[in-house]
Amino acid sequence: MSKKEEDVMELARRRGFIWAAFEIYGGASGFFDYGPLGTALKKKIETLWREFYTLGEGFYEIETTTLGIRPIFEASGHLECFMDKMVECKSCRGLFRADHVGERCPDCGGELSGPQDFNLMFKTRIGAVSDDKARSEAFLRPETAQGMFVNFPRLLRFHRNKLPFGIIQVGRAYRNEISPRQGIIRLREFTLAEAEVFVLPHEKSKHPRFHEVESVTMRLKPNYMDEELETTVKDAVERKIITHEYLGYHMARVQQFLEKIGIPLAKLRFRQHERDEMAHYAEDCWDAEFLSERFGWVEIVGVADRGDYDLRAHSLKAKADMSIPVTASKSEKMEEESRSLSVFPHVIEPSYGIDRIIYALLESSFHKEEVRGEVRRVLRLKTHVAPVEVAVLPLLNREPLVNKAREVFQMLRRHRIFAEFDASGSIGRRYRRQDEIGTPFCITIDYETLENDTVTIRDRDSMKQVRVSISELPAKLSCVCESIFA
RNA sequence: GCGCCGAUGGUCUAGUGGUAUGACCCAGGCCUUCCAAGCCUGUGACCCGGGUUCGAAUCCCGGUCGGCGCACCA
Repeated sequence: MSKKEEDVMELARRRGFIWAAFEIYGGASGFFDYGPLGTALKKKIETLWREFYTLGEGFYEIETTTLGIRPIFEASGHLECFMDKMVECKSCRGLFRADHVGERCPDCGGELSGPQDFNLMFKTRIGAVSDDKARSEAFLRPETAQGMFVNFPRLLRFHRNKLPFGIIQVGRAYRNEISPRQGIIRLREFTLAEAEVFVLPHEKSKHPRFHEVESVTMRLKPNYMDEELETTVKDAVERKIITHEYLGYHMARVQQFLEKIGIPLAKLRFRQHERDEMAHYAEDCWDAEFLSERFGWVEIVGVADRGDYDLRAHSLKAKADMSIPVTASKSEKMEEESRSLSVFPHVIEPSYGIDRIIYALLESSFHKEEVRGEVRRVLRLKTHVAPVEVAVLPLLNREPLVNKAREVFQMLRRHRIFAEFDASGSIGRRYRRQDEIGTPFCITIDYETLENDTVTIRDRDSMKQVRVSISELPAKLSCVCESIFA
């Protein structure tokens, strides 16, 4: 294991970001809890994400059940896809899909075991049922998306039958991974933040705000090339590397969001799925991948063109037609007798793995450096995601400094700035404590404060200090709670 | 899921068939006019279950968790 990954996960555990779940009972693989600082970090990321899509894109957020009834997943393909029988080779332990192999192991020719179910969805039952009626079967959702698809008729009416529109959802999803590893990279319970953009198929080629992102430069790895290329979204769409403006637009927005919360662009690329790698519902898919020092390239966001797969499937299964009548417009030369056609909207889906993004932020913001012969660990988190926004510190643990510091501390919290107060030990020790959890600013109350009501603000990254008057503090510190969607 | 290896305070560790070492952290106190200084005091651990044994944290078996390899990851 690389030293840095050990260090960053040790820090995350010790300082209350991420803890193994059920630890006192020995834990369970693939489950993690967020501690006080991890929860604060996660909430900030989620809030910024919501703002990015609601204020930024005009999408509404909904909240649907985490448990889904059987027909949903029959229609979505998740049941069929994961009810596949798997067989195992008795000699080399290879695992294969039963429908892909014959009698013998394709690797070593060994004998294969009988078929077993390997369903990645957690199954449960609704109500007090004594039999195995399929009607009562329910599954924890493997993605939040289905809740947005099955509500499509309501959502369409809510939007007064106008397309396109986007819907977002943030919530837990569940996959019963066979063998989760790599800490919070592969979890059995995790948080997804997903946007489903419903758009008529013939409108995908033009996005009304494409010009806003057209000059965004991205690092792309198309599935038909062995090399990566770096180019603008506009160029990529024109050259058909990215198939249409809608996909390109949302890929660019994904990159902008990740950059704004602190993912270094140098460690980010978009990789197009191979044809045989694509999910069963996807027509096309580009993963935003983060280059982890520990795990290599890790998918943190998937941007998929799901086509009309889901709405078509639910329409058939539920016998609820979700196609849209499209009347022939003057601009589109349609044959006279073609009265009105009916089409299913297509879905463009940016799907963010919040836990992986948190890992990426921790790993990439973690720095270990030497200051005066001592090790300084510092999380260079962006100010607007730092769990503790400001620390208020009396220079010495002595009156009247402590009292004055408490006043400043209370004043900042009244201004909605989340501050921590710390008077223990030496001032240097307290600065280091805050560095380690990424607190961007430390306010120090010293003897000069008592004379003229000024304090020093210490910058985490440069360790430099400036003196400002107490009355200016809220304005000077407002960057810790500013929005980023604009 | 399979194979190999591992598991000692919050963290990192020493160690032995007779209940455990040190450091750091943390808490309280003293000191301290800006970057983990110093001094005093204190809290705190042998992953879980079974077996062998007078006695198991140590040996054996099983489990859990973790690392690595294989497989899996819609």
